[in-house]
Amino acid sequence: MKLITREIDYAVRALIYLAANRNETVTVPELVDELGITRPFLRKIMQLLAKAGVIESYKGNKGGFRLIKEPGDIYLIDLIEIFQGKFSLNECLLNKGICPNKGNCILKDRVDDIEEKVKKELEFIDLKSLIKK
Amino acid sequence: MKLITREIDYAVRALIYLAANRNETVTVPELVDELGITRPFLRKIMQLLAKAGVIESYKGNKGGFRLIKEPGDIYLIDLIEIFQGKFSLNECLLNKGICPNKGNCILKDRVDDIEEKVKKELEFIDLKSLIKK
DNA sequence: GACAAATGATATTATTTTGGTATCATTTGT
DNA sequence: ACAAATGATACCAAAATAATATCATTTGTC
Repeated sequence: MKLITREIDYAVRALIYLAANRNETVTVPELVDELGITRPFLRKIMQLLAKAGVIESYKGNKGGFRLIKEPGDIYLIDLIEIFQGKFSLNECLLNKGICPNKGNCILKDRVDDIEEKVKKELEFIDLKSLIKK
Repeated sequence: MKLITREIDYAVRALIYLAANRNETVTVPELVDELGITRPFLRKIMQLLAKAGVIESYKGNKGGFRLIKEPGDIYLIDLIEIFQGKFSLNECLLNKGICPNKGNCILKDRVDDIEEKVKKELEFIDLKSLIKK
């Protein structure tokens, strides 16, 4: 059970690199060299980040990517949700019609509590705080 | 990203039923009727719980399962670890030789913090507290 | 002792999620 | 015109989860 998938980890690393090079557009080939992630996978990741409005893309020759938001305004919870959908530690079986506890499951309540706490932590961690000085 | 897999959910429900019938041995067919889980899957789950020493099994005719531990001594963290292995929210890519951050990754540190807190919560939730009054 | 009813052990299959690749179209600076 | 980039999208591979199947062994009861 992983909080950070490989996609998200790669995304964070790419964003940290973008943050360190905010004055220039950064290309995927450059990121590939820098981060050692395979090109097609990284492209998919960058495309998603661009769609989500975290970065901005420039097409054509001399194109590339650039951070839109301030590193202090990009939160880990957002990155997780871009790649995984709405954050949830508790994909309750009730929804899928499997659990017979019609709406009063103590286990679910307990896990919901934990989920809420984890979410608060993830909402607190921004990209800026992940960058080494 | 699920904290509680279907296996674990089923295990909890089976254990709650065993707790409510501590004087008798409970068979898989009985549990199947009661919980609506498929028989072969439930058998696998019960076998694992027995191996882990949470329940005790009686073979042969009139056999079945019985709780060994007190419901107050069975913790959610243990059940998770029986089915998933050592609890970890942070299966770091470093271990797999993928991440280049040799041992000083801020993201890892942050997630480790969260993992520690979640673990503490899971160590606190026992079976007894999951049983409806 | 035979038999039915249970679990033990283990191998196999199916489904879903995650990780990764490939391809073709479009844009744009030189 | 062309090279170098991204956009969109479809596809494939690997791993984790969920579920099934089978045969062996144990044990209470007639």
